[in-house]
Amino acid sequence: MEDAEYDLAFFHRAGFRRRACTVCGAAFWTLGDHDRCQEAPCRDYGFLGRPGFARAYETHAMREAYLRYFEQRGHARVRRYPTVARWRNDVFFTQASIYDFQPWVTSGAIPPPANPLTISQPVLRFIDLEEVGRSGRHFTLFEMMAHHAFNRPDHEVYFKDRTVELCHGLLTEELGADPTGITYKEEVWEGGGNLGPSLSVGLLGLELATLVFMEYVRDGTSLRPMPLTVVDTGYGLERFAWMSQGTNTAYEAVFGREYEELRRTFPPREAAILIDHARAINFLLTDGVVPSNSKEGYFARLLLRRSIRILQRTPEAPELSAILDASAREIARAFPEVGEHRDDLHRVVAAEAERFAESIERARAMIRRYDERTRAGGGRVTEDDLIQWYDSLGIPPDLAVEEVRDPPPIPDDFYARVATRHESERPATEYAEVVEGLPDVPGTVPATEVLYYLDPYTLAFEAHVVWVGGPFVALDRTYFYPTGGGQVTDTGQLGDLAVVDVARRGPWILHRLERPAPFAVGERVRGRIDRPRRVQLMQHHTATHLLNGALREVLGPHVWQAGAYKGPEAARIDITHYKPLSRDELRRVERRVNEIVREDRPVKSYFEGRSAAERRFGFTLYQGGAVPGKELRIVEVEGFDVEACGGTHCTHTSEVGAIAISDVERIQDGIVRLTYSSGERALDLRDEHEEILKEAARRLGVPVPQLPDGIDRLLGEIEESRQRARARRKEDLGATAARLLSDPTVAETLGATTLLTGQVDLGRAELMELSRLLTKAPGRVAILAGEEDGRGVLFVGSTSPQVAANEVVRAAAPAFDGKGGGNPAAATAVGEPGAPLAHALRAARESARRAAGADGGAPGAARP
RNA sequence: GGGCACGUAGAUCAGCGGAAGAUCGCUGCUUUCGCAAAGCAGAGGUCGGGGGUUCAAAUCCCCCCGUGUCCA
Repeated sequence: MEDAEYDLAFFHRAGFRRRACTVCGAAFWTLGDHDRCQEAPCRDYGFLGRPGFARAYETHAMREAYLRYFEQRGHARVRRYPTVARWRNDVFFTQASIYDFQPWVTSGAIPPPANPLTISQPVLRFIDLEEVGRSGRHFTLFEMMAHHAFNRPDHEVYFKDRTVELCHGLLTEELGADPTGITYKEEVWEGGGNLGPSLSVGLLGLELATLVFMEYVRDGTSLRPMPLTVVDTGYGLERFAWMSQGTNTAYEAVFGREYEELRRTFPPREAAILIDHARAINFLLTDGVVPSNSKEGYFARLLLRRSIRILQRTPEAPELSAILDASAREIARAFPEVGEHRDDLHRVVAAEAERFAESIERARAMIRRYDERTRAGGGRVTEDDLIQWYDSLGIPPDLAVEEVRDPPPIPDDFYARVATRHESERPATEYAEVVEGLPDVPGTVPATEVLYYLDPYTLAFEAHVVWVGGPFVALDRTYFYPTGGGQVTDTGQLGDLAVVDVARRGPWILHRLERPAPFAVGERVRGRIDRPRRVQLMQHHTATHLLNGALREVLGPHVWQAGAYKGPEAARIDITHYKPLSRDELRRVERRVNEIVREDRPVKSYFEGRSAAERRFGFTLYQGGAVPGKELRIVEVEGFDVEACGGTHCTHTSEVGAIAISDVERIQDGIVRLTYSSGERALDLRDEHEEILKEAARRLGVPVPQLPDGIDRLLGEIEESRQRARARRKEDLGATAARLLSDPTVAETLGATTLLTGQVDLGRAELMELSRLLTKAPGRVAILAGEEDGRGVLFVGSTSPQVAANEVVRAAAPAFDGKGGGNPAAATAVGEPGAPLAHALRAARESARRAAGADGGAPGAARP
């Protein structure tokens, strides 16, 4: 970044001077005579006990003061976005206020909700987890207050100069900070391929804000100006409150009473962790995160389990739910949606606590057994075992050692060593939104007027061609619905050609035809949309909203849509939920949703200003993810469900026909997927199922109602015949054994050992069983020959201490080119096809004889 | 999304290349007026599924499926 980037007229106007920090070396601007920037670690905190602002603000008052300041200066106040960034696939959480507007607003695709705007956005930073409670200033969730401006070439709102002026005004005029105490340190900000200059605002050792000016696109080694420049500021609400109060730590300033309350039972660090985590958990769960083992759910689990652990090792600790409630009550003063669904939140938390307890109990039992075994084997539990257990069983080391008689010390760098186990993992693949083979459209082409929003029933229309690129056609207006929001594309015809795909590309909707379009720009064409397909898609889409509503009703408001697909054949909705659906819950959902269908409620689709809509309906609007833009398209099922959605919908619930849920599965921890059909497809599905039932009943020869009993009977019969077959096999083997024993050439006694030699028509597994029958008594050796897959099999079983079966087999195997082995009690060899099995049998017998006789077999027992 | 661990009798688990085991539960017998209990006997296993390596796989390798857990 060149120095000129920071050389602002405001600085000169107000009398700032540019200096270099003698500690970190960075350049900064100040009205004072500092030789170093006013941020830690370049200087110590100077506000502890001596607040840097004119008066003390508690959190809510500080937020309000900030937002009001910017409102009074032409900014529109925008409500917070969810803390879970469902609209992005590159991150889980909203980590800065600008995340709310990426990528669509910052790329220029969609206008911001207001311009300029001000917001206080709760954001999550798990990177600081270990610092919480330790540093005195870190939080897992904090509020980033911001003012943003989005400048287009044709519409400049404000940029660097005004931004710094506003910031300086806030600190000095509004909050009464000493103007000479503030430093603006020059930095370079870079992220997501963009970069620009930034100023870090320091006061009395605390970095209060960062003012970022997104200005360039990195293009290889050179920089290109962005078409849209962005003022991206971030003011830490917690730090402002802290600065105003000058308390020892930020936690006291931010959490006030709740923190004090916890301090009565807990040491400072644990109290801070508990209240910090409670706040984050409240936001996460309110925004639809269900604790699970992956993705965003894992972080909710992490916070919950950390909190539970602290409570568990503290006698007389309060209930987690009480801490969460206290936190929620406080948050709700500014964000009323948090704490609205207390009971449901408690159920989610209770389910997680139970799972954690089960996990720990399982792990404890496993460790106890392992410890006993290890000690019995002369070994002992090692540090690596502790790490392994934490990683794979989730049991913290301090709990693990409780089960070990002679435990190793817990390494100081325990968690670092866990981390190194994960170092070699491949990073998660970040995939960009695929704009699959869509052509670039020149910016001069007029935007497409989207008509399906207004009227989903018009399926034939006329429009003018505004652009043609190969098979792609853009029209001035269209009723074709492009793939989006989980709803698949419409198909149909444009002129005489089939439309095979429709996609949104910036402000245009592109129709892809079966072959290159023969149209000229300006030509008038007729569009016709495939009616049955569209109708089915509409039914499925509306059905999805109804189902979502019914699921929230039946299961609780923790249910959020975590993904959806509406195709012509079937539709799916993935919901956040902490346990499998019971059969009863499923039945209630299906009943309820069909009840809504029958009630024929109006489904209204309309545009409404974002703020007004949020005020009226709350955050659950964003089931499909947050949608930027000044106006939201609202799809409202009267008195039942309201969502921001761009899809095509029926106008009355009865048009959905019926909804048949065909499958429910847990697709991952914390996510349940329902597959269903509506309208014609639901009827088809019912028919298909009925046909299957009838056919099954016909094959079984029973009426449909008796199918379950019939199947039970059948299964019983199968089991019975299996048992019979097994018994017969046993009998057969018994008979064979008896036959062998009655054959005088088979048995041969050498002292305490009796050799039983015989050839039978049995395979390997049967030879083994036969051998068992023959060698029940001690001192027996069975030497059996059989055949399997055209190869000779030799099996030797021995209960004689003199005769080792594996030795016998080893001696005999070469006689039929066999390979094999075993142990002294049992051994097998298989020969080459056609090799002389009889030789092997003889060789085995000779070997066994020598072994049995060698140990002073009774004289005269051996025969030639 | 990735790493690791796990999947064996109804339950909890052992076995980790050579003849599928333990404990509890279950059934029967003995003992008892009966119960509890004890003793004896017995039933109960496609060792998650599919491929492969091997003379031989619950055991080793690969691919699925399921579960748990850690990490992003």
